[in-house]
Amino acid sequence: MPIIKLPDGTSREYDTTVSGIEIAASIGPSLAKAALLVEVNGDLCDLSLPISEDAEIRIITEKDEEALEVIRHDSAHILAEAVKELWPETQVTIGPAIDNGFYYDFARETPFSIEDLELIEKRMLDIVSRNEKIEREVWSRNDATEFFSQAGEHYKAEIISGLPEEEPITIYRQGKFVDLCRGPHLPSTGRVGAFKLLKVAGAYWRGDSQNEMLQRIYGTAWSTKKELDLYLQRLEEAEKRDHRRLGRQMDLFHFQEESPGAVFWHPKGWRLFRSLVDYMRERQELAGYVEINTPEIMDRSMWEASGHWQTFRQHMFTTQTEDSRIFAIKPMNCPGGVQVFRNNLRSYRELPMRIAEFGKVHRYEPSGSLHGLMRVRAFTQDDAHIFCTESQVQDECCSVVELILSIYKDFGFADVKIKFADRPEVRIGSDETWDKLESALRGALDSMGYKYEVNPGEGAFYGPKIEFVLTDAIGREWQCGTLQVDLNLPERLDANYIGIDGEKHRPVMLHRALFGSLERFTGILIEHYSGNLPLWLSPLQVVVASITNEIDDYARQVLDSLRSKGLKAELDIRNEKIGYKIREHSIAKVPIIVALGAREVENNTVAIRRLGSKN
RNA sequence: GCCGCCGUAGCUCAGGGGUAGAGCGCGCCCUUGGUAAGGGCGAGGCCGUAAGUUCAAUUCUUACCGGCGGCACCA
Repeated sequence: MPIIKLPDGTSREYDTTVSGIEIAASIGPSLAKAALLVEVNGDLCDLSLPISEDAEIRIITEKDEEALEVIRHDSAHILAEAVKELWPETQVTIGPAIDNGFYYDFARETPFSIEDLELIEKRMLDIVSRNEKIEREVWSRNDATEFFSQAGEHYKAEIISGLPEEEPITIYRQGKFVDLCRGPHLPSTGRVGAFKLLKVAGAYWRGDSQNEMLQRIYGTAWSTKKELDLYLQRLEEAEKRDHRRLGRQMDLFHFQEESPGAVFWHPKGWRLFRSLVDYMRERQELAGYVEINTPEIMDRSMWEASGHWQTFRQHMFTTQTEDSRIFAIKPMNCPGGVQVFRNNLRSYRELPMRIAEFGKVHRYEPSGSLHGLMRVRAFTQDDAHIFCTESQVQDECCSVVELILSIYKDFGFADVKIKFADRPEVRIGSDETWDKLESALRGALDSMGYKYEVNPGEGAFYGPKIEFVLTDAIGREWQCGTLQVDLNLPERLDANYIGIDGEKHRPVMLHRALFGSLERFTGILIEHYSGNLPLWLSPLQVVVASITNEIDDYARQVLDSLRSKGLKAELDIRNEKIGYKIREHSIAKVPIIVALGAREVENNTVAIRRLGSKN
């Protein structure tokens, strides 16, 4: 006799075991019609699941957020069913819901083509209109293994063997399609909303590059067609703010195949880049940093001493001279920084010593990972190494965190996630030292009252780290800043200072970068602002555009006066109509256009037009 | 690095076994026009690179290079 409590606080008693759909029906026919799932004591379940004991339930309809994930998951199942109908020899593997949609990974010899996608999508619509019942069954482990092995679904069989003993093996059946799945699912295939298949891609089985590659099909799914269309529209918008496209339109930079992953900065792009450096230089000086510069190329022995040769070799560019000496082009700035520190005998009085370097590093990144400015092989870090005593670690970390957050705010990033990564399994240093460093790092965050996520075991082998992830205007996350505590390098490269006791001591070394890579940060800024950079960052702030050539001299005067005020201004006295000039400079995202005609000359004024305005 | 797709003018792209086309941009001329494209004429291409098939390859095949979308990597 279950007593069912509903969200509005009322309870209903049922004579026998009752299912979600029956409860919904007993409340009202329209609810029964709209019901997709039921939440029982906080767990999302199938509507058909029998409830035999007292429970708090909630009927989930298309309006509830929870429904969307299930709609996406069901879309994945329908995708798999369609593929199995079209190509029965294809093996199914896994197919989860993801942000905005779903995917399903298939094992088959020939990859899917774009044309296949259309075919599959048609078949999926077919399955939806068949409105097949989706039924849950619990099987024994043996039966399930047997069934999937017999069916040639070896991946499914492998998944079952990996499930914990106590976990029930649930099977979902829709039409002739039978899939191993935890669920829950909608009552039938007709209940999914609007979906669209988007792309095919390769993906490794279980996400491991050692494993075979599967064929993944991505799709997006929504409760309604309207939401789907909105999403597709959003994708188009996102494409418009792609920094690679805007980089061309704004004439900021280009790439070419002789140097994959390396930027050719154009004058305006380089001006933007320099603005970032100038800004950072100013902030760092105020924060008590000194700036150095160290060689791009150093002898192999340096990298052997630092440990990079052993652990980072595959990412390093090297060069060999006529006399057969091997040099490496630096992939990191830290060994150079340590050399500057240890070039003098240091006193504890000099600590903390904050040494910054805008160092250009080269890393041989995998070809498939290159992506515009976001992932390059040659980039400039706003790097710094802080040498300090163990007791200074926490204060120094606090200052770095404060500096980072304050700087991000200046660039319009208020939403910053902080992640804390502690000791990994493979590490150096004693547990006592790790305790000290971790508590110093966490203490810094705690003392400042910042919330942070913990990534257990994700720290560097030489010390714990903090990562700063910022969210851009369209909600994407970017890891930029990082703060790492290091005991390894000072040891390996023999950095030390003389303590108050007159003895040599090992300093702690903090590695930190705020923008991370200046190239990447530039890319993020371009996309965040959709190219409409704030005035202070804009590499070209004002264009002085003449309406007729008769006033060219006046335009020159205005230009000179703007430039003398420190504004980045250019002149456009080409023989073109003003509308044409406005259009061209608007596409190039120039924030201010000053239009000059006879009227302005007469009154000794200017007509100002802000980017995007009507007039 | 792995899977798939792509590589034709500065850009965006069409074409297709008989050595190439559009729009924009660029140059010259006309036009001096008041807030997102005024008009005319013209110049621009070893069809990514190399091999193979063929009487003939930009077109078909293969390899390589590069790009794009994912995966893996990075952080």
